[in-house]
Amino acid sequence: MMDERRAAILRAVVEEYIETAQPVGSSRVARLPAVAVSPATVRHEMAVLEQDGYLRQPHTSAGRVPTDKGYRRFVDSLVSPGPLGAAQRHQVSAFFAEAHGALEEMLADTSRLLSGLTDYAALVTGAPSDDATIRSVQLVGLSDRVALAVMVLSNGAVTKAHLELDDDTGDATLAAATAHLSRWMIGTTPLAPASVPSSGDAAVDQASRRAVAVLGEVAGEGDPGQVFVGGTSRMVAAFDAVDSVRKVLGILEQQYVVVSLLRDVVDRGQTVAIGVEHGVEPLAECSVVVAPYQVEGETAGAIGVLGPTRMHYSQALAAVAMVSQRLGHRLSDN
Amino acid sequence: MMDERRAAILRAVVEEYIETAQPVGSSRVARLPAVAVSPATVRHEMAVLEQDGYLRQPHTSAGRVPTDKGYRRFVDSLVSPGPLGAAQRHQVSAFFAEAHGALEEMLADTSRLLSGLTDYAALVTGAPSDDATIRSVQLVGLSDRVALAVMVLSNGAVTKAHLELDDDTGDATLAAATAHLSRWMIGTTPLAPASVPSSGDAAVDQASRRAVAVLGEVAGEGDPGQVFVGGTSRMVAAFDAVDSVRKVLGILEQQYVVVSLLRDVVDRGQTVAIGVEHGVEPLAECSVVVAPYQVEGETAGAIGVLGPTRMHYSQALAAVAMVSQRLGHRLSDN
DNA sequence: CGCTGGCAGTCGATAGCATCGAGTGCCAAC
DNA sequence: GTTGGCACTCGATGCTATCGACTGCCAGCG
Repeated sequence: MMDERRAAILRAVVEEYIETAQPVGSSRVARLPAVAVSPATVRHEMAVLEQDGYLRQPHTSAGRVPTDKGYRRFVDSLVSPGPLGAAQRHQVSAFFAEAHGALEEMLADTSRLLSGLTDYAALVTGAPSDDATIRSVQLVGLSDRVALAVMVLSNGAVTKAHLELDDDTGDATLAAATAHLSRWMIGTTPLAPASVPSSGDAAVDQASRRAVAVLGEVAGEGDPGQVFVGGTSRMVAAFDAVDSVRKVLGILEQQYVVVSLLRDVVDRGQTVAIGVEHGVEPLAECSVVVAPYQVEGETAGAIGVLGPTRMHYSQALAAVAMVSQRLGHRLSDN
Repeated sequence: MMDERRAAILRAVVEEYIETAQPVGSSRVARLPAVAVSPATVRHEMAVLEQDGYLRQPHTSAGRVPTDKGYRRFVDSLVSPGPLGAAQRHQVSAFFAEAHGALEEMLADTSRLLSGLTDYAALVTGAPSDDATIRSVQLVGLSDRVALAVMVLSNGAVTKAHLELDDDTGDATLAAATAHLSRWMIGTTPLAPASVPSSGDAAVDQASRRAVAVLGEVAGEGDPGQVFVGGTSRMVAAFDAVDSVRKVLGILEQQYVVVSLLRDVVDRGQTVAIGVEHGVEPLAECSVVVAPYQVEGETAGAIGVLGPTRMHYSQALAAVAMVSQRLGHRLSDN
């Protein structure tokens, strides 16, 4: 167990370190009104905190620095997300008041907003289209033997895929295939492609089969991985080693990793993942603050910010909470 | 004018500096077989090169470093792009042999390829849809009052835009509007939206007008700016100041800037822009190597790599040339 | 006249050294 | 349990000397 004073000292060290990025000494902590004991006492408590794994000393004769465990305790003890500044609330409101455009654009803009609010990198994932149903399927000829299959889902996502045809296929055949596909696919979900029976026309059947194949390929793999990363340049200012920056950027370039990182954290019901908690080794110096957002009651995706472990957690939590809520609302009444 | 020996010395300094990132001294240059004079003579020549603005000294007792003007001269004197290594040629061939998927995916993958070849950041722009014609227009209902307008262009691009309708609009009305729009818009270009005459049905007209409006908005602004940036993490290794990295990343996040940068360089007929030549101040420490690519004889877009001014120009030129050519071919026979 | 070796001079980088000071752990006293 | 005192550690800072990689200049050589 940890008594109140010790917790206050831990909190003080974390807050101070987040602010200054310098190891925090006992006198600095003792000076705070929230503590009000002598430096010697603080030292004693800090020694205990260190033994318990909440703090560590970069070297003898230096102050203390929080460990990941220390940050964890600090974050868990944050009661309220700490209100966002008025200016930032206003920024969010203004953004959603005039946000427009299609889903993707909206999410990309949201990542910029969130990054601007927090000064860290922002991550926004789109809804996986798993449970959406197909609203429209259409084949459009591009050239003699190439057509484009376009599929519209109920959540507004549009999937397209090229398909090649063996024979010259006229617009009439494509129109017939479109009608044929529409009859069988509309209302089904893209992951379990409906078996489309024969139409009686060989050319139509060929086009249909290929369309189902390529669309299934794209929908099955491409869509769950959509993610918008914004504001990476803001985040690099928080690091001082170029090598750390390289590692982090390398991860952010792998969309798949980012998506599963966000999903894992959300699935575990967490809102903050500190250091190695998320299991992505190159991000050991980073923390992630995430929140899912809900569109019409259903969890549609997640947003998050990625920053150094010494990030402004309460600000980040507040920003993420507010943006996720507003984003969900905005997308719901579309 | 610059005699042969002086040029050889300049080349030697540039090559050595690109390799080592260390100021190059006279003895190092004199040792090279291509020069074969004493260090004293080299010193004399280097002093002249410095006065002419091709080299500079970081401090008195250090070697010489190329200036932007020096790099420029060096690049201009590169006769052939210098053949790509066999392994890399193979990598390119393998990539295009099994590349598949829609245009966007292809371009995104290409940026990864190019970045992997050069170890710098890669930029790939898509074709502006200016001269493409509309192949299909369709309205799909998403909910009572929201529909999605989907437009397919002859180059395979798909544009979508949400539109809100005042009244509950049934599928029948949307189908009518789709047919109406198709009649008037197919074959026209998205930038000069056809004036769609009245259909005689108020609901259809409303949907049609709104669809034209939102599609025009998106097509007019969104598309010319499409760019795929890959491998930013590879490039940061070439810088040692975090602040430089931040500036460069900040630019790469602004797609619009990147697109116009590439287009400007291509329009000027250049293939290399060194330092401030491209006019984007935060990229003063960077050079860009670009090449347009052509699809069916028409310039469709550009690819490029962005690295430090001391980049491996001949490698980069070779990689960019090869990839742009192969990409053009690959997209042509689609 | 151009090239070269020699030479003095510059100046950053490195290392040794003393000092400073922030911060610690421990202990005796309150 | 808290506190002031104290010895101690050790990084940071600053100074000095040395080293060495350069340069520019000049006189001499082919």
